[in-house]
Amino acid sequence: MQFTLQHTDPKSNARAGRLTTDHGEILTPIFMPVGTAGSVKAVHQHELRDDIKAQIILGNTYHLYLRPGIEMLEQAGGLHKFNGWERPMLTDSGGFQVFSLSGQRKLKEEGAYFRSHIDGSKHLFTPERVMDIQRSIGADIIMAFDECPPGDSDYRYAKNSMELTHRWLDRCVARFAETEPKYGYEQSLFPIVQGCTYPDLRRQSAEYAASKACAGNAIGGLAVGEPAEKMYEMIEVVNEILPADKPRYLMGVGTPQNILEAIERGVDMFDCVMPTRNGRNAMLFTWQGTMNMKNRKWANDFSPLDEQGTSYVDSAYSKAYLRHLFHANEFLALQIASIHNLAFYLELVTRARRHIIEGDFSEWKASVIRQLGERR
RNA sequence: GGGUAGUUACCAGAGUGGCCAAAUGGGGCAGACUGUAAAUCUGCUGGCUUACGCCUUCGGUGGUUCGAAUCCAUCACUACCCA
Repeated sequence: MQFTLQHTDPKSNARAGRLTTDHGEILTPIFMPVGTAGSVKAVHQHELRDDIKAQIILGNTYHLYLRPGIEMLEQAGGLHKFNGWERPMLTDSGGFQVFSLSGQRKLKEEGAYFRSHIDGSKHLFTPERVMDIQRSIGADIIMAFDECPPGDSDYRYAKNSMELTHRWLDRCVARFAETEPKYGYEQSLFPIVQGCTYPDLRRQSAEYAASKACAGNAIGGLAVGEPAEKMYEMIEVVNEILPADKPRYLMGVGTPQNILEAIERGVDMFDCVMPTRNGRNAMLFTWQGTMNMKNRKWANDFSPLDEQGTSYVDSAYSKAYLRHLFHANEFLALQIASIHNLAFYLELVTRARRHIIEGDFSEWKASVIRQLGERR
């Protein structure tokens, strides 16, 4: 994998770059739609590619390991072959599931013991195992196995957790180095910076991650309950240390506002379930803010879904129609909303990139944030 | 014409003397959602009130009772069965 910085904003830390993988190029900053179980929920690969213009999508180690299982994915020839997405993919390590499914897991030095949310069966994820699984899934970018502590963790917990994540990182890097890709194309490992909302821990973790000299670095453990300002502060602290010539991936973030603030602070890659999940729950993101498409006020509004939208669905369907589909519990509602939101997110980062290159990113960002604040 | 069952809030439907402004669904109204256990979850849904509380409701009318959605009488209507 190769990363080329093309432009750096003179007035901020925003950057525009190009990431080259064996499955194609990714222009940064980029938003990566989340396809947890091998599918971006309610969206066809065809729509992802041609309408939404997704350049890379995510999969999840935890979910794919439980179902369909590693053996099946190997038989298929890897996830790319299995789901028909020929562009780059990234898999999360399952570290976040260890956090979000915390009711049924136990952390030990060797790894995380957990119970399947599907059938309650017991499993163990070790850093080595997670590397092996991600070799079998075959994503272009794979993530280190980390612990993602809650946003309100105290210092002691945060420190211990970070140190565990670092020891696990050593093991991930070692296992990654001694194994080979299974399907003939390159895979890259990204370490994950932790440290909650404590600047000294974040610095320490960023230095540790950077010392591994991986192809890119990720910032984890943010947008997990802490105030947005804390998150921005942590991004600043971390990005001072993470190497500028490598991509920086802010995991699980976020709102359009979050993404613009993070781009301004030097982040290159994002993923978030928000456009798809909130879309399925009738929330549409637009340049004017969000709309709840179930609300009565759209009942007789036959204007296009989003006059400023770039997706096919934005002009093909009206607000009243989408409201009707949500009320009638029609599958098409989920599809239209997901496509619209993902197209909006991709357009957001595409424009951000353009403005970075043109040199007026900060002014543009400020005006967009102003508009987003006003609810439609 | 005879018989039987029934009539409860927007709909369906529980409740059959006080704990009932009335269960539960659905519908409706609004909100939440950030590396997806999420087409999920939460709140509200007679009126007035921030709340306490007060007022008006269970087909109509009249009655019994300290007290009625619940018991009695009668009228109206609905469904099914028999002619």
